[in-house]
Amino acid sequence: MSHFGRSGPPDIAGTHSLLVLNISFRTTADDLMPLFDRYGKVVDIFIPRDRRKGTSRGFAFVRYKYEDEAEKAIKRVDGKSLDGRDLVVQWAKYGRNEDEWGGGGRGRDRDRDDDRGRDRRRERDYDDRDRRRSRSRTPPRRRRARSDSESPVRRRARSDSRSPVRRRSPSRSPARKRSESRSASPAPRRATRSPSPRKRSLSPRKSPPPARSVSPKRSVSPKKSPVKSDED
DNA sequence: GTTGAGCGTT
Repeated sequence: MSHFGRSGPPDIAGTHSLLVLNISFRTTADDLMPLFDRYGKVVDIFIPRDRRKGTSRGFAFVRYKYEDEAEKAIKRVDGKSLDGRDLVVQWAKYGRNEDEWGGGGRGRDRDRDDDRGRDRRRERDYDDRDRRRSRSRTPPRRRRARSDSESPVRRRARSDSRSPVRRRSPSRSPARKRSESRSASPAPRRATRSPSPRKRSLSPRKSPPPARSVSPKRSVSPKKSPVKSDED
């Protein structure tokens, strides 16, 4: 039967796994069972799903008891239309149990030369499979390292020429000692215990664009003195 | 609620 992540593989002794690709996202093992079961004895069908949401990834693993049957299913089911998509059946490459693959499941007709490096795929994190789409293909996608050429990097070489007020560094303010003094940390002596180790809601930087300057162009107003010429 | 080349679970 099919186990939906409830328990591990029932029996994988001398079983052959087939990879079914191009299946609908809603296709379940139950839908593939009758399809593969009619061509041979299916030991189990497993469909990897996302642990975050639980959605199917779009491919399933069909484990057959005999290789000849599995091979037959490959030629039979492979190319069949299901849910509007053509199923692609092929021999599974990286079995979760490579030990079993050492002597069984080697009846590849077309993929006989698959010794590129399955041993390297041993360690994989869930984070990596998330890039299946991100890293799917990047043919015309190249790094934008050429931007610097057109990048309008305005280097102010005249720091002493013009007034230093023109500094465009809002990130860091020169005169902020007052804040530092007041913002003196209470006591970083948290040796054994942390007051809020799991509290991450507070933003470390709560400094939105504070309206400190009224005129980013010039700090000094040209006309500071009130009108006094009219009055005399 | 999306997606579409690929490779799997207690």
